[in-house]
Amino acid sequence: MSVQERKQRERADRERLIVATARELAEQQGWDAVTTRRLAESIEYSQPVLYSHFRGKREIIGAVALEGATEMATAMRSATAAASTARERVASLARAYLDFAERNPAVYDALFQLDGGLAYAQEDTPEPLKDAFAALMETLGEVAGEGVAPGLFTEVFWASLHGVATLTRSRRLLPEDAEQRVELLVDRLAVL
Amino acid sequence: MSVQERKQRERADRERLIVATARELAEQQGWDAVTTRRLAESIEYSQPVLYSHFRGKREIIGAVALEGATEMATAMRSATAAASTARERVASLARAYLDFAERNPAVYDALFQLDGGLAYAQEDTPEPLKDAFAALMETLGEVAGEGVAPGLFTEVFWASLHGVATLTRSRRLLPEDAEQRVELLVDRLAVL
DNA sequence: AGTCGATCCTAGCACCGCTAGACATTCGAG
DNA sequence: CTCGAATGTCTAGCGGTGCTAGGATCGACT
Repeated sequence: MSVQERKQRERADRERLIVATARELAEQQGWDAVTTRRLAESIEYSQPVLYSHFRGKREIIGAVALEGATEMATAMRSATAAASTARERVASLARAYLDFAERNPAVYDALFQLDGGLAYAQEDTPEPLKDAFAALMETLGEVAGEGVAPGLFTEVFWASLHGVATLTRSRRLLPEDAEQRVELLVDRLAVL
Repeated sequence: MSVQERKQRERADRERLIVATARELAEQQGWDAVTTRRLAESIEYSQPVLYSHFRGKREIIGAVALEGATEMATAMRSATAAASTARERVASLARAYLDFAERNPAVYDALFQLDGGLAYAQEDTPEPLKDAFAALMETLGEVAGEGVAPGLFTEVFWASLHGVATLTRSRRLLPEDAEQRVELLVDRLAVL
Protein backbone atom coordinates (compact mmCIF):
# COMPACT_ATOMS: atom_id res chain seq x y z
CA MET A 1 0.00 0.00 0.00
CA SER A 2 2.75 2.42 0.90
CA VAL A 3 4.06 2.40 -2.64
CA GLN A 4 0.72 3.42 -4.04
CA GLU A 5 0.40 6.07 -1.41
CA ARG A 6 3.77 7.47 -2.30
CA LYS A 7 2.76 7.58 -5.96
CA GLN A 8 -0.44 9.33 -5.15
CA ARG A 9 1.48 11.84 -3.08
CA GLU A 10 3.97 12.45 -5.87
CA ARG A 11 1.16 12.86 -8.30
CA ALA A 12 -0.52 15.43 -6.08
CA ASP A 13 2.79 17.21 -5.69
CA ARG A 14 3.21 17.37 -9.42
CA GLU A 15 -0.26 18.73 -9.85
CA ARG A 16 0.48 21.50 -7.39
CA LEU A 17 3.70 22.17 -9.24
CA ILE A 18 1.81 22.56 -12.49
CA VAL A 19 -0.64 25.03 -11.01
CA ALA A 20 2.07 27.01 -9.22
CA THR A 21 4.22 27.14 -12.33
CA ALA A 22 1.33 28.18 -14.53
CA ARG A 23 0.51 30.94 -12.10
CA GLU A 24 4.10 32.12 -11.89
CA LEU A 25 4.49 32.14 -15.64
CA ALA A 26 1.23 34.01 -16.06
CA GLU A 27 2.16 36.64 -13.50
CA GLN A 28 5.55 37.16 -15.05
CA GLN A 29 4.69 37.18 -18.74
CA GLY A 30 0.90 37.10 -19.00
CA TRP A 31 -1.45 34.23 -19.73
CA ASP A 32 -0.62 34.32 -23.43
CA ALA A 33 2.87 33.18 -22.56
CA VAL A 34 1.49 30.18 -20.67
CA THR A 35 1.56 27.65 -23.48
CA THR A 36 1.39 23.95 -22.85
CA ARG A 37 4.87 23.60 -24.28
CA ARG A 38 6.45 26.23 -22.07
CA LEU A 39 4.55 24.97 -19.05
CA ALA A 40 5.66 21.39 -19.70
CA GLU A 41 9.22 22.56 -20.22
CA SER A 42 9.15 24.48 -16.93
CA ILE A 43 8.04 21.49 -14.88
CA GLU A 44 10.49 19.29 -16.78
CA TYR A 45 7.91 16.90 -18.15
CA SER A 46 6.48 16.43 -21.60
CA GLN A 47 3.25 18.03 -22.71
CA PRO A 48 0.98 14.98 -22.40
CA VAL A 49 1.68 14.84 -18.66
CA LEU A 50 -0.33 18.03 -18.28
CA TYR A 51 -3.29 16.28 -19.84
CA SER A 52 -3.10 13.44 -17.35
CA HIS A 53 -3.84 16.01 -14.64
CA PHE A 54 -6.13 18.47 -16.42
CA ARG A 55 -8.51 18.14 -19.33
CA GLY A 56 -6.86 21.12 -20.97
CA LYS A 57 -5.45 24.57 -20.54
CA ARG A 58 -8.83 25.88 -19.42
CA GLU A 59 -8.83 23.61 -16.39
CA ILE A 60 -5.37 24.79 -15.43
CA ILE A 61 -6.65 28.36 -15.50
CA GLY A 62 -9.54 27.20 -13.35
CA ALA A 63 -7.19 25.65 -10.82
CA VAL A 64 -5.24 28.90 -10.54
CA ALA A 65 -8.53 30.74 -10.11
CA LEU A 66 -9.61 28.55 -7.22
CA GLU A 67 -6.27 29.00 -5.52
CA GLY A 68 -6.61 32.74 -6.00
CA ALA A 69 -10.16 32.87 -4.68
CA THR A 70 -9.04 31.46 -1.37
CA GLU A 71 -6.23 33.96 -1.08
CA MET A 72 -8.49 36.81 -2.06
CA ALA A 73 -11.04 35.87 0.57
CA THR A 74 -8.29 35.81 3.19
CA ALA A 75 -6.95 39.17 2.06
CA MET A 76 -10.38 40.76 2.24
CA ARG A 77 -11.19 39.34 5.65
CA SER A 78 -7.93 40.45 7.19
CA ALA A 79 -8.35 43.90 5.67
CA THR A 80 -11.72 44.38 7.32
CA ALA A 81 -10.83 42.78 10.62
CA ALA A 82 -8.86 45.74 11.95
CA ALA A 83 -11.33 48.46 11.00
CA SER A 84 -13.72 49.62 13.68
CA THR A 85 -16.39 51.61 11.84
CA ALA A 86 -18.56 50.33 9.04
CA ARG A 87 -17.23 52.95 6.67
CA GLU A 88 -13.65 51.97 7.40
CA ARG A 89 -14.50 48.33 6.88
CA VAL A 90 -16.07 48.96 3.49
CA ALA A 91 -13.26 51.26 2.36
CA SER A 92 -10.64 48.76 3.52
CA LEU A 93 -12.46 45.99 1.71
CA ALA A 94 -12.58 47.97 -1.52
CA ARG A 95 -8.93 48.88 -1.29
CA ALA A 96 -7.97 45.28 -0.52
CA TYR A 97 -9.96 44.08 -3.53
CA LEU A 98 -8.36 46.53 -5.94
CA ASP A 99 -4.98 45.95 -4.39
CA PHE A 100 -5.27 42.22 -4.93
CA ALA A 101 -6.30 42.74 -8.52
CA GLU A 102 -3.34 45.00 -9.15
CA ARG A 103 -0.80 42.81 -7.41
CA ASN A 104 -2.02 39.54 -8.91
CA PRO A 105 -3.26 40.44 -12.36
CA ALA A 106 -2.93 36.93 -13.74
CA VAL A 107 -4.83 35.39 -10.86
CA TYR A 108 -7.47 38.09 -11.14
CA ASP A 109 -7.82 37.35 -14.84
CA ALA A 110 -8.14 33.65 -14.15
CA LEU A 111 -10.89 34.43 -11.67
CA PHE A 112 -12.94 37.05 -13.42
CA GLN A 113 -11.75 37.59 -16.96
CA LEU A 114 -10.79 34.27 -18.48
CA ASP A 115 -12.74 31.09 -18.91
CA GLY A 116 -11.57 28.58 -16.35
CA GLY A 117 -14.58 26.36 -16.89
CA LEU A 118 -15.96 27.20 -13.45
CA ALA A 119 -19.60 27.77 -12.52
CA TYR A 120 -20.43 31.06 -10.86
CA ALA A 121 -23.53 32.07 -8.93
CA GLN A 122 -24.94 28.55 -8.90
CA GLU A 123 -25.32 25.59 -6.58
CA ASP A 124 -22.40 23.74 -8.11
CA THR A 125 -20.14 26.76 -7.79
CA PRO A 126 -16.85 25.63 -6.20
CA GLU A 127 -16.54 26.37 -2.50
CA PRO A 128 -13.62 28.83 -2.77
CA LEU A 129 -15.63 31.03 -5.11
CA LYS A 130 -18.66 30.94 -2.85
CA ASP A 131 -16.44 31.79 0.07
CA ALA A 132 -14.86 34.76 -1.67
CA PHE A 133 -18.30 36.13 -2.37
CA ALA A 134 -19.24 35.42 1.23
CA ALA A 135 -16.23 37.42 2.37
CA LEU A 136 -17.51 40.36 0.39
CA MET A 137 -21.00 39.96 1.76
CA GLU A 138 -19.88 39.79 5.38
CA THR A 139 -18.84 43.41 5.20
CA LEU A 140 -21.17 44.72 2.53
CA GLY A 141 -24.34 43.09 3.84
CA GLU A 142 -24.48 45.46 6.79
CA VAL A 143 -24.40 48.58 4.60
CA ALA A 144 -26.92 47.50 1.98
CA GLY A 145 -29.53 49.83 3.35
CA GLU A 146 -33.18 49.22 4.03
CA GLY A 147 -35.20 47.22 1.56
CA VAL A 148 -32.14 46.15 -0.40
CA ALA A 149 -31.19 42.51 -0.34
CA PRO A 150 -27.61 42.00 0.91
CA GLY A 151 -26.86 39.65 -1.96
CA LEU A 152 -28.01 42.13 -4.57
CA PHE A 153 -26.10 44.95 -2.96
CA THR A 154 -22.96 42.85 -2.76
CA GLU A 155 -23.25 41.97 -6.43
CA VAL A 156 -23.54 45.61 -7.43
CA PHE A 157 -20.67 46.73 -5.25
CA TRP A 158 -18.55 43.87 -6.50
CA ALA A 159 -19.37 44.67 -10.12
CA SER A 160 -18.36 48.28 -9.57
CA LEU A 161 -15.05 47.25 -8.09
CA HIS A 162 -14.56 44.82 -10.93
CA GLY A 163 -15.19 47.55 -13.48
CA VAL A 164 -12.70 49.87 -11.83
CA ALA A 165 -10.14 47.07 -11.55
CA THR A 166 -10.33 45.93 -15.15
CA LEU A 167 -10.61 49.35 -16.79
CA THR A 168 -7.68 50.59 -14.75
CA ARG A 169 -5.52 47.65 -15.64
CA SER A 170 -6.22 47.91 -19.35
CA ARG A 171 -5.33 51.61 -19.10
CA ARG A 172 -8.82 52.72 -20.00
CA LEU A 173 -8.85 54.57 -16.68
CA LEU A 174 -5.82 56.47 -15.50
CA PRO A 175 -4.37 55.12 -12.26
CA GLU A 176 -3.91 58.57 -10.76
CA ASP A 177 -7.39 59.07 -9.33
CA ALA A 178 -7.69 55.54 -7.99
CA GLU A 179 -8.17 56.58 -4.38
CA GLN A 180 -10.76 59.22 -5.22
CA ARG A 181 -12.73 56.65 -7.17
CA VAL A 182 -12.77 54.29 -4.22
CA GLU A 183 -13.91 57.04 -1.86
CA LEU A 184 -16.71 58.01 -4.22
CA LEU A 185 -17.89 54.44 -4.64
CA VAL A 186 -17.88 53.75 -0.92
CA ASP A 187 -19.55 56.99 0.09
CA ARG A 188 -22.28 56.77 -2.49
CA LEU A 189 -23.08 53.07 -2.59
CA ALA A 190 -22.86 52.13 1.07
CA VAL A 191 -25.60 53.22 3.48
CA LEU A 192 -23.72 54.06 6.64
CA MET B 1 -7.30 60.71 -62.52
CA SER B 2 -10.66 58.99 -62.58
CA VAL B 3 -9.05 55.58 -62.76
CA GLN B 4 -7.05 56.20 -59.62
CA GLU B 5 -10.10 57.54 -57.89
CA ARG B 6 -12.06 54.43 -58.76
CA LYS B 7 -9.28 52.28 -57.37
CA GLN B 8 -9.16 54.26 -54.18
CA ARG B 9 -12.91 53.94 -53.84
CA GLU B 10 -12.78 50.20 -54.39
CA ARG B 11 -10.02 49.92 -51.85
CA ALA B 12 -12.04 51.84 -49.29
CA ASP B 13 -15.04 49.64 -50.04
CA ARG B 14 -12.99 46.54 -49.46
CA GLU B 15 -11.70 47.91 -46.19
CA ARG B 16 -15.23 48.51 -45.00
CA LEU B 17 -16.12 45.00 -46.13
CA ILE B 18 -13.30 43.58 -44.03
CA VAL B 19 -14.42 45.43 -40.91
CA ALA B 20 -18.08 44.59 -41.43
CA THR B 21 -17.31 40.94 -42.06
CA ALA B 22 -15.03 40.71 -39.04
CA ARG B 23 -17.75 42.21 -36.90
CA GLU B 24 -20.40 39.89 -38.27
CA LEU B 25 -18.23 36.83 -37.77
CA ALA B 26 -17.38 37.93 -34.24
CA GLU B 27 -21.01 38.52 -33.31
CA GLN B 28 -22.05 35.18 -34.71
CA GLN B 29 -19.29 32.93 -33.44
CA GLY B 30 -17.15 35.01 -31.11
CA TRP B 31 -13.81 36.71 -31.70
CA ASP B 32 -11.94 33.42 -31.40
CA ALA B 33 -13.61 32.34 -34.61
CA VAL B 34 -12.37 35.45 -36.41
CA THR B 35 -9.15 34.05 -37.82
CA THR B 36 -7.33 35.72 -40.67
CA ARG B 37 -7.98 32.64 -42.79
CA ARG B 38 -11.71 32.59 -42.21
CA LEU B 39 -11.96 36.34 -42.60
CA ALA B 40 -10.04 36.25 -45.87
CA GLU B 41 -12.20 33.38 -47.06
CA SER B 42 -15.36 35.32 -46.21
CA ILE B 43 -14.38 38.38 -48.21
CA GLU B 44 -13.16 36.15 -51.03
CA TYR B 45 -9.58 37.34 -51.00
CA SER B 46 -6.39 35.76 -49.80
CA GLN B 47 -4.94 36.37 -46.35
CA PRO B 48 -2.22 38.85 -47.34
CA VAL B 49 -4.85 41.27 -48.62
CA LEU B 50 -5.91 41.84 -45.03
CA TYR B 51 -2.39 42.95 -44.22
CA SER B 52 -2.43 45.52 -46.99
CA HIS B 53 -5.25 47.25 -45.12
CA PHE B 54 -4.37 46.56 -41.48
CA ARG B 55 -1.13 45.89 -39.68
CA GLY B 56 -2.64 42.82 -38.11
CA LYS B 57 -5.62 41.29 -36.44
CA ARG B 58 -5.37 43.75 -33.56
CA GLU B 59 -5.98 46.69 -35.88
CA ILE B 60 -9.05 45.01 -37.31
CA ILE B 61 -10.42 44.67 -33.80
CA GLY B 62 -9.61 48.34 -33.29
CA ALA B 63 -11.54 49.30 -36.42
CA VAL B 64 -14.59 47.40 -35.21
CA ALA B 65 -14.23 49.13 -31.85
CA LEU B 66 -14.23 52.60 -33.41
CA GLU B 67 -17.28 51.76 -35.47
CA GLY B 68 -18.98 50.50 -32.33
CA ALA B 69 -18.06 53.57 -30.29
CA THR B 70 -19.89 55.83 -32.70
CA GLU B 71 -22.99 53.64 -32.60
CA MET B 72 -22.86 53.42 -28.85
CA ALA B 73 -22.65 57.19 -28.49
CA THR B 74 -25.67 57.54 -30.75
CA ALA B 75 -27.62 54.92 -28.82
CA MET B 76 -26.92 56.62 -25.51
CA ARG B 77 -27.79 60.08 -26.75
CA SER B 78 -31.09 59.00 -28.25
CA ALA B 79 -31.94 57.10 -25.07
CA THR B 80 -31.52 60.19 -22.91
CA ALA B 81 -33.13 62.62 -25.34
CA ALA B 82 -36.69 61.60 -24.59
CA ALA B 83 -36.40 61.55 -20.80
CA SER B 84 -37.54 64.63 -18.92
CA THR B 85 -36.20 64.25 -15.40
CA ALA B 86 -32.56 63.81 -14.48
CA ARG B 87 -33.29 60.46 -12.88
CA GLU B 88 -35.01 59.18 -15.99
CA ARG B 89 -32.11 60.35 -18.12
CA VAL B 90 -29.55 58.56 -15.99
CA ALA B 91 -31.63 55.38 -15.80
CA SER B 92 -32.22 55.41 -19.55
CA LEU B 93 -28.55 55.93 -20.15
CA ALA B 94 -27.62 53.01 -17.94
CA ARG B 95 -30.16 50.75 -19.59
CA ALA B 96 -29.05 51.81 -23.06
CA TYR B 97 -25.42 51.07 -22.13
CA LEU B 98 -26.17 47.61 -20.80
CA ASP B 99 -28.54 46.93 -23.66
CA PHE B 100 -25.87 47.79 -26.20
CA ALA B 101 -23.38 45.54 -24.45
CA GLU B 102 -25.84 42.66 -24.44
CA ARG B 103 -26.95 43.08 -28.05
CA ASN B 104 -23.46 43.63 -29.46
CA PRO B 105 -21.17 41.52 -27.32
CA ALA B 106 -18.43 41.29 -29.92
CA VAL B 107 -18.37 45.02 -30.48
CA TYR B 108 -18.42 45.60 -26.74
CA ASP B 109 -15.47 43.24 -26.35
CA ALA B 110 -13.58 45.03 -29.09
CA LEU B 111 -14.18 48.29 -27.28
CA PHE B 112 -13.54 47.42 -23.66
CA GLN B 113 -12.23 43.91 -23.31
CA LEU B 114 -9.83 43.16 -26.14
CA ASP B 115 -6.71 44.92 -27.27
CA GLY B 116 -7.46 46.87 -30.41
CA GLY B 117 -4.31 48.91 -30.11
CA LEU B 118 -6.25 52.06 -29.27
CA ALA B 119 -5.30 54.73 -26.74
CA TYR B 120 -7.83 55.51 -24.05
CA ALA B 121 -8.05 58.49 -21.73
CA GLN B 122 -5.27 60.37 -23.50
CA GLU B 123 -4.81 63.20 -25.98
CA ASP B 124 -4.29 60.87 -28.90
CA THR B 125 -7.41 58.91 -28.09
CA PRO B 126 -9.44 58.48 -31.30
CA GLU B 127 -12.36 60.88 -31.66
CA PRO B 128 -15.12 58.22 -31.57
CA LEU B 129 -13.90 57.01 -28.18
CA LYS B 130 -13.70 60.52 -26.80
CA ASP B 131 -17.18 61.18 -28.10
CA ALA B 132 -18.64 58.06 -26.51
CA PHE B 133 -17.24 59.17 -23.18
CA ALA B 134 -18.59 62.65 -23.86
CA ALA B 135 -22.02 61.15 -24.44
CA LEU B 136 -21.83 59.56 -21.00
CA MET B 137 -20.66 62.75 -19.38
CA GLU B 138 -23.41 64.89 -20.93
CA THR B 139 -25.96 63.08 -18.81
CA LEU B 140 -23.85 62.07 -15.84
CA GLY B 141 -22.10 65.39 -15.35
CA GLU B 142 -25.26 66.99 -14.04
CA VAL B 143 -25.75 64.39 -11.30
CA ALA B 144 -22.16 64.20 -10.05
CA GLY B 145 -23.05 66.10 -6.90
CA GLU B 146 -21.25 68.94 -5.23
CA GLY B 147 -17.50 68.86 -5.00
CA VAL B 148 -17.22 65.88 -7.33
CA ALA B 149 -15.60 66.44 -10.70
CA PRO B 150 -17.94 65.42 -13.55
CA GLY B 151 -15.14 63.50 -15.24
CA LEU B 152 -14.36 61.49 -12.14
CA PHE B 153 -18.01 60.76 -11.52
CA THR B 154 -18.53 59.67 -15.11
CA GLU B 155 -15.54 57.34 -14.87
CA VAL B 156 -16.89 55.69 -11.74
CA PHE B 157 -20.39 55.32 -13.11
CA TRP B 158 -19.04 53.96 -16.35
CA ALA B 159 -16.80 51.50 -14.53
CA SER B 160 -19.78 50.26 -12.53
CA LEU B 161 -21.82 49.71 -15.67
CA HIS B 162 -18.86 48.00 -17.25
CA GLY B 163 -18.53 45.66 -14.30
CA VAL B 164 -22.20 44.76 -14.43
CA ALA B 165 -22.06 44.27 -18.19
CA THR B 166 -19.03 42.00 -18.23
CA LEU B 167 -19.89 39.95 -15.16
CA THR B 168 -23.38 39.40 -16.47
CA ARG B 169 -22.22 38.31 -19.87
CA SER B 170 -19.69 35.86 -18.49
CA ARG B 171 -22.48 34.45 -16.34
CA ARG B 172 -20.79 35.50 -13.12
CA LEU B 173 -23.92 37.47 -12.34
CA LEU B 174 -27.34 36.04 -13.04
CA PRO B 175 -29.30 38.03 -15.61
CA GLU B 176 -32.51 37.88 -13.59
CA ASP B 177 -31.91 40.85 -11.30
CA ALA B 178 -30.52 43.07 -14.03
CA GLU B 179 -33.16 45.77 -13.68
CA GLN B 180 -32.84 45.87 -9.88
CA ARG B 181 -29.09 46.31 -10.20
CA VAL B 182 -29.53 49.25 -12.54
CA GLU B 183 -32.04 50.91 -10.20
CA LEU B 184 -29.71 50.48 -7.26
CA LEU B 185 -26.75 51.90 -9.15
CA VAL B 186 -28.67 54.91 -10.40
CA ASP B 187 -30.35 55.71 -7.09
CA ARG B 188 -27.19 55.43 -5.05
CA LEU B 189 -24.55 56.90 -7.34
CA ALA B 190 -26.40 59.79 -8.89
CA VAL B 191 -27.14 62.91 -6.84
CA LEU B 192 -30.61 63.91 -7.98
C1' DA C 1 12.11 -14.21 -13.50
C1' DG C 2 8.72 -13.10 -16.37
C1' DT C 3 4.53 -10.79 -17.20
C1' DC C 4 1.69 -7.06 -17.41
C1' DG C 5 -0.05 -2.66 -16.37
C1' DA C 6 0.99 2.02 -15.38
C1' DT C 7 3.68 5.94 -16.87
C1' DC C 8 5.78 8.83 -19.95
C1' DC C 9 7.59 10.54 -24.36
C1' DT C 10 8.10 11.12 -29.42
C1' DA C 11 5.88 12.51 -33.20
C1' DG C 12 2.28 14.50 -35.42
C1' DC C 13 -2.49 16.67 -36.43
C1' DA C 14 -5.03 20.77 -37.63
C1' DC C 15 -5.02 25.17 -36.74
C1' DC C 16 -3.13 30.05 -35.63
C1' DG C 17 -0.95 35.05 -37.12
C1' DC C 18 1.93 36.63 -40.33
C1' DT C 19 5.20 37.21 -44.53
C1' DA C 20 8.55 36.31 -48.51
C1' DG C 21 8.61 35.77 -53.08
C1' DA C 22 6.49 34.48 -57.46
C1' DC C 23 3.08 35.77 -60.67
C1' DA C 24 -0.15 38.41 -63.31
C1' DT C 25 -2.00 42.66 -64.63
C1' DT C 26 -2.06 47.40 -65.56
C1' DC C 27 0.21 51.76 -66.41
C1' DG C 28 3.16 55.19 -68.53
C1' DA C 29 7.10 56.45 -71.41
C1' DG C 30 9.30 56.20 -75.80
C1' DC D 1 2.30 49.90 -80.26
C1' DT D 2 5.78 48.10 -77.42
C1' DC D 3 8.08 47.25 -73.48
C1' DG D 4 9.83 48.03 -68.74
C1' DA D 5 8.13 49.36 -64.24
C1' DA D 6 4.92 49.51 -60.82
C1' DT D 7 1.00 47.72 -58.69
C1' DG D 8 -1.86 44.20 -57.00
C1' DT D 9 -2.69 39.52 -55.61
C1' DC D 10 -1.71 34.79 -54.64
C1' DT D 11 0.73 30.48 -53.28
C1' DA D 12 3.47 28.54 -50.10
C1' DG D 13 5.61 28.41 -45.90
C1' DC D 14 7.56 29.88 -41.13
C1' DG D 15 7.26 29.23 -36.33
C1' DG D 16 3.94 28.94 -33.15
C1' DT D 17 -0.65 27.03 -30.72
C1' DG D 18 -3.71 23.20 -28.06
C1' DC D 19 -4.15 18.60 -28.02
C1' DT D 20 -3.57 13.29 -28.84
C1' DA D 21 -2.36 8.57 -30.85
C1' DG D 22 0.76 5.05 -30.34
C1' DG D 23 4.96 3.12 -28.96
C1' DA D 24 8.73 2.58 -25.50
C1' DT D 25 10.14 1.98 -20.87
C1' DC D 26 9.92 0.99 -16.28
C1' DG D 27 8.52 -1.08 -11.98
C1' DA D 28 5.43 -3.89 -9.11
C1' DC D 29 3.44 -8.23 -8.51
C1' DT D 30 3.00 -13.43 -9.25
